[in-house]
Amino acid sequence: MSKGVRTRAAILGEALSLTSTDGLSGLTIGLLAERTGLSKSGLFAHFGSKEQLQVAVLEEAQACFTTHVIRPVLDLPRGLPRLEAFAEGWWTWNQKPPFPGGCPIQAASLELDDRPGPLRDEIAGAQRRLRAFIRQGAGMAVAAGHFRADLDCTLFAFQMVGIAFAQTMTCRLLGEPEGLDFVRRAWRAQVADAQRTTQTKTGEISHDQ
Amino acid sequence: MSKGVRTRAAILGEALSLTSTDGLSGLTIGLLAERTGLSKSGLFAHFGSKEQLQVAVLEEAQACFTTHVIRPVLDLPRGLPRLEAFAEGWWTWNQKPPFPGGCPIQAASLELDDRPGPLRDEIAGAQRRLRAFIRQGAGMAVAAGHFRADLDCTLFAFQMVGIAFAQTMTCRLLGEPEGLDFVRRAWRAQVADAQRTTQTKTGEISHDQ
DNA sequence: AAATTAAACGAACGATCGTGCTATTGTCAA
DNA sequence: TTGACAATAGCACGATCGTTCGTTTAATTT
Repeated sequence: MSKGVRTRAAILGEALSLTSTDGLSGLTIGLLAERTGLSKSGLFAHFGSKEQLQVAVLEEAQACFTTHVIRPVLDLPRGLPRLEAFAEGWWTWNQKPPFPGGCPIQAASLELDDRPGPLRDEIAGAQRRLRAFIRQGAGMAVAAGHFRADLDCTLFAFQMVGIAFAQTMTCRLLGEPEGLDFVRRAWRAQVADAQRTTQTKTGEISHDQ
Repeated sequence: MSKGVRTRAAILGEALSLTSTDGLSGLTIGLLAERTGLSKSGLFAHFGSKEQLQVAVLEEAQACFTTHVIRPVLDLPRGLPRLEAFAEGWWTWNQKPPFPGGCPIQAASLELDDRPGPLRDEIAGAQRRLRAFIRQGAGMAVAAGHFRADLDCTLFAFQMVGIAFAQTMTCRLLGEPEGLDFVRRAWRAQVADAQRTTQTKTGEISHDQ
């Protein structure tokens, strides 16, 4: 590995930490240069513009999430086991991410949702891929008979994303220690609902959706 | 109403718009002065510091939420009717708030969750009050017999907050037109779960939690 | 209408922002 | 070991940041 690639990786690691606490807009070249021990211009040359640096940070965050949360569960059997393991991994990631602050992508999702451009596209792509992963995971659980056949997997992903956001607010902003407990119970309720066969008041089983 | 109060209100209105699109860190005194037609120093004198301006913006946002979403439902009968109306009002608020961007408090909740100080305290207080309102609303629904007696109202509020965040991500960041549909279905599922009496596999009714 | 207080302005401050340049240093292959 | 090239530093730029101060204009009270 050449020198340039190595320092670039070191910069991105520090940038990820900074972004996690101060957000993408708090990520400043001068501060980042100071923390990495580089000169402003020396650091700048690695990325060409601030926006490209920010995009690189978002890509790095995604890669980090993949290795920490996604990859480990791919070895597990499809369906509910994999989905449960992913859920637990995700809650752990939100609870105690590998950087000092919260998940940068989650924060950036609300920070940049009204400012079109490459940054928002990058974040939107990340969130779309994540939701697709959940949706497919739920689909496998349906195929395996773990979930009811008429489950709306897109809605399932929507609800799971909601739990993750609520977790960050409860645990990180409010600092409530029992937050993780709520997360697990909300998740259990969602899984139970996905398993329960749809019933009408008269008791017969229905499969419309 | 004296002149100072009037212009201060005008400033806060414009500041709210600016914050909704660019976030609390994007709210800058120079830009705000330009948009309101005031001089930087003239505007600055109204608040004394940038942080106090930011706090004022957050207070204004809360007041706006109260008049638009909270107050209207207080006339409705307690329990499920009021809760349903609040839900619909909240989804509408998130979908099309009275400013160009998204809800500033929601965005700030993830923007400042790692930076202690008066700003974070203000946001945390707002979120705590909101959750207490939901919790009490659910409690009234339990008291009225609309929800099952063993419902955990704190968990109920947690889940509802999650739906709101997922809405913002889906509708605002991803721009999916069917987002509001998911919101309503997720909410319906949550209400149904709160109404459903807890059952064991053997069919008898249980009330443990 | 005059006196008094409140509100807004204009100019400047040091600091930091992102971004160009031109050197100088360091790294690797021939 | 030297030559080529990548990597970093140094310096400066215009712009903007939050903030202070003295002055001037406007509003309110007497």
